[in-house]
Amino acid sequence: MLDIKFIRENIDAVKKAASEKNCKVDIDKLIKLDDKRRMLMQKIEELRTKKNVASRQIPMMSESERSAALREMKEVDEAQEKFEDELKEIKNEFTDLMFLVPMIVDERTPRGIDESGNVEIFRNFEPPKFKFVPKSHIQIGNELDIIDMERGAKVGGSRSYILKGDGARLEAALIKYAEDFISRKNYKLLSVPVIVNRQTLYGTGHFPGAEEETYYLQKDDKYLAGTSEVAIASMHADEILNEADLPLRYAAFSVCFRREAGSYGKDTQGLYRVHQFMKVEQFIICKNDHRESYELHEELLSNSQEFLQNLKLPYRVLNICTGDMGQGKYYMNDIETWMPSRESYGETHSCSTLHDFQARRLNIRYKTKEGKINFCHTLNNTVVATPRILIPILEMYQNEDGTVTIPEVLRPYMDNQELIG
RNA sequence: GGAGAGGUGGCUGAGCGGUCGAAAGCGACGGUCUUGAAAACCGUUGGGCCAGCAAUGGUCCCGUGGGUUCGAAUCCCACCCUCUCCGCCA
Repeated sequence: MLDIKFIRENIDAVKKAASEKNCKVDIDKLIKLDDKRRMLMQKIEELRTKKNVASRQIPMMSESERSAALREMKEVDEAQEKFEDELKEIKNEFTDLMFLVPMIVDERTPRGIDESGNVEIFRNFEPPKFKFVPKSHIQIGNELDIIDMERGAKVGGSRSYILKGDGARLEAALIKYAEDFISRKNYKLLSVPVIVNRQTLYGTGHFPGAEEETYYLQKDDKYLAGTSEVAIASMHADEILNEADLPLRYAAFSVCFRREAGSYGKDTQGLYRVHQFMKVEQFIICKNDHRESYELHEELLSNSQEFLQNLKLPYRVLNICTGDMGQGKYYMNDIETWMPSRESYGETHSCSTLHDFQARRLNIRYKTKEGKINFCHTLNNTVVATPRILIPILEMYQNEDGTVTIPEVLRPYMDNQELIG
């Protein structure tokens, strides 16, 4: 959500962002609705003033004065009701459109129509060549009996999986390592609801838009969140925070649910694209300050890079272009980790700065030392998401004899085991 | 799932048809006093929207949404949430 005042003052910039992000929203119509909205509000307020004045005087009136006043109030009432009905309709239309207006983008953001417009900005090291023919994680998983896709499908249908034995232990180790890693950086670890209200999904900017992508629990009118970002962002909704307490650094573990409705036939093999996964997510709420957002974005990004460095995995950082970034994003970097079986890098992390886009929707504000109230900024990035991260780990750490070496940093979480085999 | 109680400002809590955006206390902030601090005393202390350069004015908000009324925190209806007890249960 943007400030309507900002939209009015920066119509061209907003229209440009909308077209570059492929957001279909009629800004001119929005402005017209806003004009109407203001006009109606003023009319209604005038009538209310009239009524308020009268009702203060009525108790002190004589009988005849009173009946005249009451008659007049009837007329005022009728006029007011008419305007109010009109306003209600306009307001609904107005809010619907407001929800569609995209965030403007950072000057560093490349222009592009889809993911082909993303720009690589960093690589930690070149993926090493194997001295033997490497296997895919699916094959490795089968042979070591640590991944069972067939039985996963038996239980949950397509895009379901079962991790077994050291596979399951490896996943648990990654989660626990990620939690410790991010906690050491003074991010407060949270365990949050994944069953959420519709309202929270509007607040984060997932709705309107991602309805088809989200599991819906009809009996309770609730949704299964696709990321803990939904809960972390929403937990401070409607609050006024103290500037001195900012930035708030959070990390949350959660199971994540995605219907993958638009991706039939895409990445159907293995653990890459699944309906249910686990994620540790970083989330920051900070001041309304471009520079601070910028620096915290770098912090989030470098945390995840350090995490991958510790796992000794080859990755690259992408600067995501306008056509591939969401409606609410101001600046966005993905980290892609090398996945030998795909012969390419695959997305494992996504780092976003949203400025006040979410904070406005969620009404998260803070009071400055001077007593001024502003909307916060929010940012987020993945620490780790599994099982996808198991793809590079199993594939990069595989040995010629079919075993898999356990990354050093994870061994303490697996009883100091060094090998899966 | 059944029965009951309740949702008021940062918190506790009064108000139950007009003078209520709301008493009082606590907390917080500022000041006096003090070498400094505490105590004491004095003062300040919600938010949104609209108009305006501003001062200011108007309007809305007592869980949410409707309704009754000239007038609603107060009355009526629906919903949401919290708590207690019973049942079921990880």
